[in-house]
Amino acid sequence: MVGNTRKKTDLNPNNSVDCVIFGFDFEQIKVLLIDRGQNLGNSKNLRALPGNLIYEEEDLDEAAYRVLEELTGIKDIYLEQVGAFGNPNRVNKESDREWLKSIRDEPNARVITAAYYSLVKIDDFVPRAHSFAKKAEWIPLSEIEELAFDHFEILQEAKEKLKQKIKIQPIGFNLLPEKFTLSQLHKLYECIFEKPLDKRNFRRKIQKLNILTNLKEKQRGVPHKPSQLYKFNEENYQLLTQNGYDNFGF
Amino acid sequence: MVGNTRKKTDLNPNNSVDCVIFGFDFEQIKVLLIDRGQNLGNSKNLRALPGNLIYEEEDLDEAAYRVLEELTGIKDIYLEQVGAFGNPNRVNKESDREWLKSIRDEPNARVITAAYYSLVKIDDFVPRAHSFAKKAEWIPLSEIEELAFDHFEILQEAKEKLKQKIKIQPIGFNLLPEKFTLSQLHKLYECIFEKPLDKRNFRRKIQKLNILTNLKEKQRGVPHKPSQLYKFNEENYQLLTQNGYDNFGF
DNA sequence: ATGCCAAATTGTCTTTTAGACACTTTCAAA
DNA sequence: TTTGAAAGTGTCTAAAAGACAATTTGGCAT
Repeated sequence: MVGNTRKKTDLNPNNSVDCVIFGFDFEQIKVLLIDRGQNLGNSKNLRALPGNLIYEEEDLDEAAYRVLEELTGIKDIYLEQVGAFGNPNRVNKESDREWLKSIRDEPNARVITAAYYSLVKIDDFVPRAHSFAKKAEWIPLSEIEELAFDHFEILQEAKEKLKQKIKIQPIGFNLLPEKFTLSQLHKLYECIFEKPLDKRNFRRKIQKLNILTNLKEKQRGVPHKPSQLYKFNEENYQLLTQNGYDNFGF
Repeated sequence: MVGNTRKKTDLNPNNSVDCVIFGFDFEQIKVLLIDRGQNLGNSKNLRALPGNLIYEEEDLDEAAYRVLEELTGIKDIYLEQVGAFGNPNRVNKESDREWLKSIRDEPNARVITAAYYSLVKIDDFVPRAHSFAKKAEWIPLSEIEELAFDHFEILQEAKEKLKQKIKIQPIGFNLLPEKFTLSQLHKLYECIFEKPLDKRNFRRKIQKLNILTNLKEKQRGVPHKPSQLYKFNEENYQLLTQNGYDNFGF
C-alpha cells in the first residue's frame, strides 16, 4: 500500500505510534519535538513527541517509519520499539484535548500508542514542508521537564531502553556522522550513560573491540591538536557478534 | 472499576493483551498455553498464549494482571511488558479465524496486542473453573514450535527480554519456591541462558552478591547428599541495587 | 552393617578486565 | 614565539572470569 492512496478514513482511530527521535550534536543528546503552537491563556504550550494514528492496514513498525520519514525525510532510520502505552487517562491535560480536537476526527477516542525511539545523525534532518515538520525542534534532553500526554513517561522509558541496548550493541554509531573522532564517540557514551568515563580506559576498550577503522585522516581547522578520524567497521562488527559478544558497556 | 460490573460491550474490540507465563519445574522452563480444543480436519490444533481484549477504561498492565488472575488465580504476579504487536496479518491461519468467530463479537477487527511475560512459581498455579483455565497446560519451552496468531514470535521476544532482564535484576526468584537449593537456582540460570554454567563459578558469584540467606535447613528424602536450603534476601537486594549494581549476568 | 550411587560441596591457579592516574604532543591563533 | 586547548598515550593494581577435581553425605540395595 502506498501512502498517497490512503484516505483519512483508513486511519485506525484507536492506535497510534509516537517516536522519540534522538540526535547528538557532539555536546549533548537532543530530542526532536513538535511545537504545537498553542496559545492557551492558562496552560503551558507543551511540546509533543512526533506521532500519528496508524492506518488500518499498516504494520506498527511501518507506521513508525512513515511518521519518521514524513517528519525528517530520512529513510533507513534506526528504530527500536519502546513498548505500548495505553493508560486511559493519558489525555488529561486541557491543552491535549484542545489539540486533539483540532487534528482528529474522533478526538475523544481512547488511543493506545506504540512508542519507538530512533537514532539519527542530526545533520540529516532538514525540516520539510510538512505541517508538522515546520514546527519540529531539537531540544536538549536535559532541558525537557514536561511533555504533552504521557510523552514524558515514554521519553524516560526510551532513555532507559537506549542505555540498555547500547550495552549489548554499538548502536551509537547511528548518532554520529560517517567520520568521527574518538573524543566524539567518548562524549556520546558519556551523554548516554549520564556519567563521566575515563578517557584512556574508554579508548582502550573501544579500540580493543576492533570495530573502528582509522581513516588515516585528520580533523582540520581546529585550534588544537587535530584528531584522527575513524569510521565504524561493519564487517568486524558482524564477526564479533557472530560469536555472541554482548558487552559494549562501559 | 471492578471486573463484575463490566459488560461485554465495554470491551475495546481492537486491543488485547497476551501473556507469556513462564514456569520452572527444576528441570526446564515451561510456558502456560491454552489448548483451544479445535477439531479442524485439515489444520493443526495450535495452542495459544492466554490473552483477551481489554476494557475501554482499563490500563494495559491492569488488563494483563486481570487475564493472569482469571487464568491462574494468582495475584501479585511478576509482570513485564514485551511490547506491542500489530501486524495486520497476524491472523492468517484458518484455525485462528475460526477461533475468533467463536469467541469474539467482532472477529474480523484488526487487533493490536500488548504482550507481557510473567514469572510464576509453578506450584501456585491451580487450574480454575474458568472457561480458559480448564484447557491450560504447561508446555516445555523446548517443545514449542508453532503457536496460534503471531504468538510464537511474541514468545521469542519474551524469551529475549527475560534473558536481558535477568542480567540486571535477579528476577529468577519469582520462578522458584520460597525455599530452594543452589543447584535449583543454578539449573534455572542454565535454562534461561540456554547454556551450561560452571557449578563452582556460579556458586561463587551468586554467593558473593549476598542476596541469599542460608536457612540452615536441609533438603530431606533425597537419595544422595541433601542440599542446603536458601531464601532470597530482599533487604540485601535493595541495598545492592541502591548503589546501581547491574550485573547479575553469568 | 556394608558398600554403592548420586548429587552437594568446596579452593586454587591463571588469564582477563576494570579502574585509577599525568604528562607530552600538535595545531591555530594571538 | 608563545599560549591555549584538546589529542594522544602506558603502567600498575585490584577484581573478576574461567578452567579444573576430589571429598562429603545421605538413601538405598544387598
